[in-house]
Order: sequence, then C-alpha cells, then structure tokens
Amino acid sequence: MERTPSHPQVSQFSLQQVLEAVVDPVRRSIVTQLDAAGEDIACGAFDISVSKSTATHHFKVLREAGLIRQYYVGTSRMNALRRTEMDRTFPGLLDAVTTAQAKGR
Amino acid sequence: MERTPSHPQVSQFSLQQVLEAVVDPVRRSIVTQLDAAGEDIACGAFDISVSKSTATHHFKVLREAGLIRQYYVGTSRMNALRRTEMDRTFPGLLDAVTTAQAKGR
DNA sequence: ACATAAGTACGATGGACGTCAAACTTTGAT
DNA sequence: ATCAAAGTTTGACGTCCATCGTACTTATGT
Repeated sequence: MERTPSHPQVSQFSLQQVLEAVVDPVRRSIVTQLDAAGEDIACGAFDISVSKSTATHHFKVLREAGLIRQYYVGTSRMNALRRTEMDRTFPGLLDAVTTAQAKGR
Repeated sequence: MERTPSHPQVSQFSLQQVLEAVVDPVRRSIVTQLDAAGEDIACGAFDISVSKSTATHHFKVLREAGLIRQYYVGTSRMNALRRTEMDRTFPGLLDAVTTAQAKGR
C-alpha cells in the first residue's frame, strides 16, 4: 500500500485529464459531495454505489487529474478538494460542474 | 440523408451529455474552432484529423448534446455554436473549456 | 445527362474503461 | 497476539466508443 501517493503539480494539470475525470458520474458525484461538504471526507464516507476496489480506482483518477488531494489518517484515507488550484488553472470549470449538478442536471 | 436534423431543446440539455461531448479532443477542437471563428463553419472547412465518416459522427454527438446547430446550405452542412443557450444552461462551462484550450492546456 | 462535391449510413474492428471478486497490507482496538 | 476496519492491488470481463472503408444520397456545375 503506497502511503504517500503522488499528486500532480498545478503546472501539470491538463484540461483533457480533468474532463476525463469529471465525465464519469461516480467521480463527478465524489467531487460534488466534497464541494458541498466544505470539508475533507474519508473514502468510505462517500455515498457511492460501487465496490471498494472500483472506488479506489475513481479516487486515483481524481487524484492524478489534480482534483483531489489524499492523505492518511490512521487507516482512513482522507480526500480534499483542490479547489483553489483548480480555479486558478481552469477558471469557472469546477463551478460550472458543481452548480449544474446541484440544479439537478 | 436527413435534411432537417433534430436539435434538443434547452430544457433537454444534460450536463452528462455535454461533458461526454467535450471530453473528446476532436470534438473539443471543433467547438474551439467555432468559438474562435465567431461565425458558422461548414463541416468540411474544419481543421480535423479524422475521416469524413468519423467527422460526421462527431458532429452528430455535438448536435445531440446541444452544443451546435446544423443546417444545410447547398451540399454543405453549416455548423453554429449554440453559445447563448449553453451559457444560460451551464454558466461558465463553455468559457472554461475554450479559454483553457486557447491557453494551450 | 453526367460528373463532381459534400456529407450520411452502415457494418466491422480495436482499444480503452468501468466494474467486480479475491487476496493482500496497514493500522487501530480488544 | 488477535481481530476487525479501511483501502489497495491484481487480474479478468463486458461494454462502449472512436475509427475507418465502402456504398449511398443529395445538390451543384458543366
């Protein structure tokens, strides 16, 4: 188990990767829940409808796209939305997604 | 050949469909070129690197997502960006995509 | 009428991706 | 020491999708 997962730097963010991340409904739901909560959430505390191994996969995709930051607290892996950095790189993108999601689209 | 293709109404736009449309590099390039041109462009006048049949497929996906409007002029099929309607439905989304694209991400 | 131009329609194909189960690792609690 | 909790890793599987070539349609020009 890799205890210190690697995160991309802001300079490495790519639109392609971010779009590929948020195009999946499960991953978009994760982002939305993180955004709505306003605080970090453990992997197991999300309301998602897939198996644990699939969830791990989704978190990895989100992390590698730069959308979330992950760190361990005991056996739990916490997830933080990298909002500021995303907003700086792709202004309006995250807002557009979370807003549309909140409106039921 | 269907001469009057159907376009979705604004009320039918879905974030999922729009994201699925713009996640493809070729389709995103089409949107970007349309946005940059500021005028309608015929299918054949785009700078794309796929075959004609594949291009047709991409235009169809964009049309069904509500991103473009298509109409015939002679044998040419013109494409118009549905900017206003998109902006009203998903504020900031199109801007975020085209801006990031223009900045080379 | 005939030829050309511009797309469309229809399979077929190959690769990518979401999904899961099973086995494993690490940490914390009893 | 043991056990349970929380994720990870690996491999496999099915499906979806971007792509293409070929054949077809419609309109324009000669």
